[in-house]
Amino acid sequence: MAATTPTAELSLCMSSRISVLPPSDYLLSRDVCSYGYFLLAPNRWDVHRECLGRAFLLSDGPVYAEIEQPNGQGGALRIVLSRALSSNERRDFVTQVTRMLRLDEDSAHIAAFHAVDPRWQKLGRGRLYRSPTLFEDVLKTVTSCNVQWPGTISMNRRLCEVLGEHVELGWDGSRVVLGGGGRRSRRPTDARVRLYAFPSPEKIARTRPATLRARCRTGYRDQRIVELARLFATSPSRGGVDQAWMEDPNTPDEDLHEALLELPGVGPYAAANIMQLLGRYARLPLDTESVRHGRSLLGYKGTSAQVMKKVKAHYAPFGEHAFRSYWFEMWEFYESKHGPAHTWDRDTTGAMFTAALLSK
DNA sequence: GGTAGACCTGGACGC
DNA sequence: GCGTCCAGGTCTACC
Repeated sequence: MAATTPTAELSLCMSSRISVLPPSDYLLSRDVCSYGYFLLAPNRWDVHRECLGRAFLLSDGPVYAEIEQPNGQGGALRIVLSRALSSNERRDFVTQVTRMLRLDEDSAHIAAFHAVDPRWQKLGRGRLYRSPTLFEDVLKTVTSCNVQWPGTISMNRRLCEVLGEHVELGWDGSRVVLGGGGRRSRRPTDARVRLYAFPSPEKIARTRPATLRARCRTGYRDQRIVELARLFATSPSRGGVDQAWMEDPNTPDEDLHEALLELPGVGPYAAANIMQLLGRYARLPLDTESVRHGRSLLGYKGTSAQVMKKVKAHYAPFGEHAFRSYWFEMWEFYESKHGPAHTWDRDTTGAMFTAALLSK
């Protein structure tokens, strides 16, 4: 299990700039572009600058942030914000960034994975990108069920645009213009761009399912998404989701798995995926991609159910690290098809992941 | 406990 | 341009 105490050191350079020192083995382009959620709204990976931009929801409203690792080979992360933060907001922001980038997963934990599966040591693979909040991770997982990847992209974009709060900033034609000590445009224009945050549980809880269906194209998931949001917007003492308990490394895997299966829209696949997003890597979220991988790369034959069983058995020897061994094999396959993940553009390469294309 | 069918959307395909 | 088919995981009813 990963430690939950953030190890990133924080220092403030200016009101709208933050410098974060990640673990020594952290590489932004590799560790952000390690899981498909980096391609989903509100995330914006800039392939040219190798920079992650997105809006975060904080107590005084949304803030847009761009995260870079200036020398590209490790070292401190430089974060430029669209506005100054209060001290409370700053704490919340660093907590969200730490979760999103898994900065609390220290080098020793990555080394333990490499000891079990040395194939990934040379590349340093170990961390998997996730969302700033558990709620966003759960919704991203639910919107990835029973739909192909372009549908997941569309649902997340619409959820942000229809229900997310936004920041309006300058746009110089190719990138966001951040003021207040940030980078300035060389071609000042009046162009503006709206950058949306992922909607809060409270906002979705107040939304009619019909609105989700009609405007966010969530289909039959509408009611389940609203119910999920209500559970996340309600305190544990009143029957809501106990997020602290779910994030606690001391919570037994079995108890957590059972609790996740109780959530609307969460079945065996989604529960296992949320488990890995919570840093529990023993279970595999088995889906049609697992079957494709089992057949095409591992050479298994039989029905889908039979292949899934074989895939599960194949990775069982990796024990509590099974998911990462499985996932990095899949990721390597995707990169063999489309090039390094840090070169995938959200709207072009990143939208191409469909079972039909991958099986070719 | 296992299985079948409904649930929606969007892309692919044929006409 | 239109209609049809198909892929995708969860949920419910049924055996």
